[in-house]
Amino acid sequence: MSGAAPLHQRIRGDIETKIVSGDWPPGHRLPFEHELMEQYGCARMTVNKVMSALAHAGLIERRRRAGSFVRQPAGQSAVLEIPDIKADIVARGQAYGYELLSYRRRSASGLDLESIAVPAGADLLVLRCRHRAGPNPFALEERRIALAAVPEAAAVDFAANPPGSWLLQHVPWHEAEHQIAARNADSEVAAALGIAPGAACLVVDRRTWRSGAPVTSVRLWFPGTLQTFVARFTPAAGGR
Amino acid sequence: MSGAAPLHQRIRGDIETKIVSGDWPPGHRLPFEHELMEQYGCARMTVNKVMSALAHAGLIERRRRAGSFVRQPAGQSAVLEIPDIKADIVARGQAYGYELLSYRRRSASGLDLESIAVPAGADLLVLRCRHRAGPNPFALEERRIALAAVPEAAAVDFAANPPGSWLLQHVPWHEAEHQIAARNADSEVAAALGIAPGAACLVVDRRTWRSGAPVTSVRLWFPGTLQTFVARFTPAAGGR
DNA sequence: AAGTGGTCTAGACCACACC
DNA sequence: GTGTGGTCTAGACCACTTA
Repeated sequence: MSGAAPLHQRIRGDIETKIVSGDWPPGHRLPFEHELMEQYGCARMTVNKVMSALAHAGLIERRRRAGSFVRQPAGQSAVLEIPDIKADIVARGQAYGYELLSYRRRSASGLDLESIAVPAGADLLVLRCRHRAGPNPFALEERRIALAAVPEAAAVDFAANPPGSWLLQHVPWHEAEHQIAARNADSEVAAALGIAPGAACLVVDRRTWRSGAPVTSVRLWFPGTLQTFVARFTPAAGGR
Repeated sequence: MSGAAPLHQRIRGDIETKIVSGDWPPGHRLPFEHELMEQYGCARMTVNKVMSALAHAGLIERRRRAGSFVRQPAGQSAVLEIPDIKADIVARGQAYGYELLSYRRRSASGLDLESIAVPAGADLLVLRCRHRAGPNPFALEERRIALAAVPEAAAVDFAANPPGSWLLQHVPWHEAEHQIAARNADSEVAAALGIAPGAACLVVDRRTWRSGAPVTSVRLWFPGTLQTFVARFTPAAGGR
């Protein structure tokens, strides 16, 4: 079954096995490119591709003149999937429900700055909405949209369309920053989510930019018992 | 400043800009490799390297015979750094403190199965420890170690060494699964962390394998107000 | 059948780090 | 200097997919 695989894949597999098994412990110097070249009887670009990929994945570190070394697996990092709420609920086999709780258009005040970095006075859409899984509240969404970045949003009927889905389709690619924390539900959040005041909630804050300009920010409150984030990962040492 | 950059980096930057700016919206067909080759006056391997990297990053999708296309940015994903607790505290400029609260060696019972997938009766080390930042409790750690996978652990003095650090150094590379949730502190956790019972805590569960065999599992309780996880990310569409 | 991307070669020059 | 990795070339053959 490994006979049909591309050569670079086979080489990569061999090396990864050596590293993961501990056969080549952290700090161990890997063979030089020209050695692997001979060993596998291939061109240098082929081994270089493999080694570059391993370095990019954070498994090894490459130093000119010195060679390539197995990295210390310092610090855990995990790739979290933060699913689209609707898709997530549907994937659980439940009916997705959505309600717009409040809708305001107003100028940004100083209080908005910590959630969305727009200039004071900028035109904002401020929404609160609730997502339901079947009959049960699933998440409370506090959303701000910078109309300077997405003027079309002013005309959208967010009573019918969840802002997250709409934005995803109309602001194609962007940068984002996520922050995950735990907070006790205050009475307002508790009422909206149908949970006891003080219940632990998972709070996801997401801020989104497009070419440096803030587009939207959102705080999502999930009842702590309902939502968890799972991440399966390959160990990446601090890597870049 | 861009004149000195490697050519493939310049090409990649150009294409990413077009995509992120929305100039090439999702679904847009990118130029073929031979077109980019002409456009930049370079060899095909150079453009191929760029396009492969973009595909690997999830920004585009490549189909033989059809071409390369900008992907739909479906679903948020974020790379969370889950720092080593000691390194994290030190990085905040505080003194790191550590205490072993309890230590037991016993056989695995059915109750252990949900946290660490070892056979019933397997030899386990079960620890509880507390991490401090300066004088203040920072995290409570509930740790299980499968001695079948790491027999040396039985002889280690975990009153002096945090098990996380020791394991990191002695079980170099591994797979792990993380789960992040919010829970209310019960009275026991609250006492250990010096917080009010019921306070929201961020709970990180991590299970670790080495070549398929369970090595360790850990549950970390952080006071919700103290610890948050931040992730800055480049948009990755559901992809690989 | 044709055209795309996937892979690979056998060279080359260069930057950089260490000696 | 010397040897490593970083980058690039100008070809080539193949697999797959779609028309």
